Amino acid sequence: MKPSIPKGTRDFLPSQVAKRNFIFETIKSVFSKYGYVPIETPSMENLTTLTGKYGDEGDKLLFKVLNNGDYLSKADQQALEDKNSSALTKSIAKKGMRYDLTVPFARFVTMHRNDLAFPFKRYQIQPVWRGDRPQKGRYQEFYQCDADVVGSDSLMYEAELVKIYDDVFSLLNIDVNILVNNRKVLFGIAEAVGVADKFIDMTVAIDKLDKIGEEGVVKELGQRDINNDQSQRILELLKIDNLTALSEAFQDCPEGLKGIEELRKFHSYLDQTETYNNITFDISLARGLSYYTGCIFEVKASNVEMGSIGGGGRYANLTESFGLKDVSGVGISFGAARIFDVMEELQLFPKKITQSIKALFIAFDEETHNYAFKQLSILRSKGIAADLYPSPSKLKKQMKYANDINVPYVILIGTDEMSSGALTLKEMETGEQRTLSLDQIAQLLV
RNA sequence: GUGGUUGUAGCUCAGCUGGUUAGAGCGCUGGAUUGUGGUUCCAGAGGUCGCCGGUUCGAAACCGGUCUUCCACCCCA
Repeated sequence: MKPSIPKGTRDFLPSQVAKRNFIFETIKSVFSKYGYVPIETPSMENLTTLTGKYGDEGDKLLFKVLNNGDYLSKADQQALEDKNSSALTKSIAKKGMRYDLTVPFARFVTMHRNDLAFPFKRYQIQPVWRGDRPQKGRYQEFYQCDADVVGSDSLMYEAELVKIYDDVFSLLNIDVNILVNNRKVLFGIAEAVGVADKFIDMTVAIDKLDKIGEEGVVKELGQRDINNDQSQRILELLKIDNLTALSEAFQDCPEGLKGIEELRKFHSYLDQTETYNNITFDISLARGLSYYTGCIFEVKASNVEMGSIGGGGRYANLTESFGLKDVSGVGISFGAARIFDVMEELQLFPKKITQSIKALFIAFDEETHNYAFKQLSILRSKGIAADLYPSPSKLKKQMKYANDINVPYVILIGTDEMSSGALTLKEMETGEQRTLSLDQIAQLLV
């Protein structure tokens, strides 16, 4: 049979894993610096944990895990007969693959609340699964790197998380624009024009402003039962790009004013420090996931066409559905696969990260091969990553291998080198050769 | 989930309105070069033309189905 992998999934070659780890290590180092600690949760969660958290669209994209055993005999016979898939699903699948890291984290916090010190700051780097139709930069299995803090509603954390974005992307050399908005501001708009009951519909439409333009948004709003007059007023409010003017428009919208107040406070923290990247207030930023309640973030790469490479926000009530009230959380997520694609496109990966060893020994015959193995062991015992070509093959073949694995140095050992102890060290990039003792080589490579 | 698109050597792709033994570049293997890779030259290996079925004397090409890729929508990292 012909081997294949499921749609939207990928294998990773050694060089790709090396690059991905470079991204992960960079992100981890920043998370740690800010005091976040790592946790892990299972790939599968109970469907009761996951359903209803991501909106109707999200529920459709959840991967369900078929029950083990004789699941058909326990299935909902009526649903089976009616060919009602969604009703049947409940009776034959009680587990699902995690869709993001935030909801499982809320479940985790609720279950382990007595073991955690609040505010609790955690990071988590694990794959998630979505039954979405694949496209470029969009997979059914992909890694997310999340940092969240729960147990405090201080806007200091919003500022801190934006600083983390700023640090990570400047370390990775990606120029980004960090967009910020507040859900309460959006609610204020809905309130101000009298469509508070259609809040979600409104956010979905205005989120597309930069994509489909004003006309498109009006059309979209119309399809969602928001009349032309209301739509025009929404567009006018969206043109306001400073908080002072916005607060005047929100005279009678306490929720909207609160959103403005939060943004001000957030900025007052951020203003105490310098940032490398642009941080922009974007009133049309909405974000799809319905659990956000306060500040929301999205990160876009400046120099390349790609969907967002990070997103996050404040969720005041996420643990409530698990029975834990008044625990506010805020978090951010990095889309590792897309960051990978952006860095590949802009050629931002350092060449060094695909180097696995510092030096490769090359021997000319059986006797020197044995001797080289001894020298190799000595070098390794000094903590230097090194290897020996497994047989004294033709030099050309061994050198080609050295070239293929991108090793910076080769150490040539023939009869002369073995008898004198003076080894030939060749630097691959320049081709320059030197005669040195193993000790000298070790010192050079440390 | 809706509409479209793609699939030919390890990779990137040619292959005309259906007609002999399906090609190129790169890569790979060997040689030119018995102590030197990344350059050059020569030779060679490698293909159930995504898969299943249909039309036809004859299918890589036409038709249907299916899987996959990418694109738009939906949504999102």
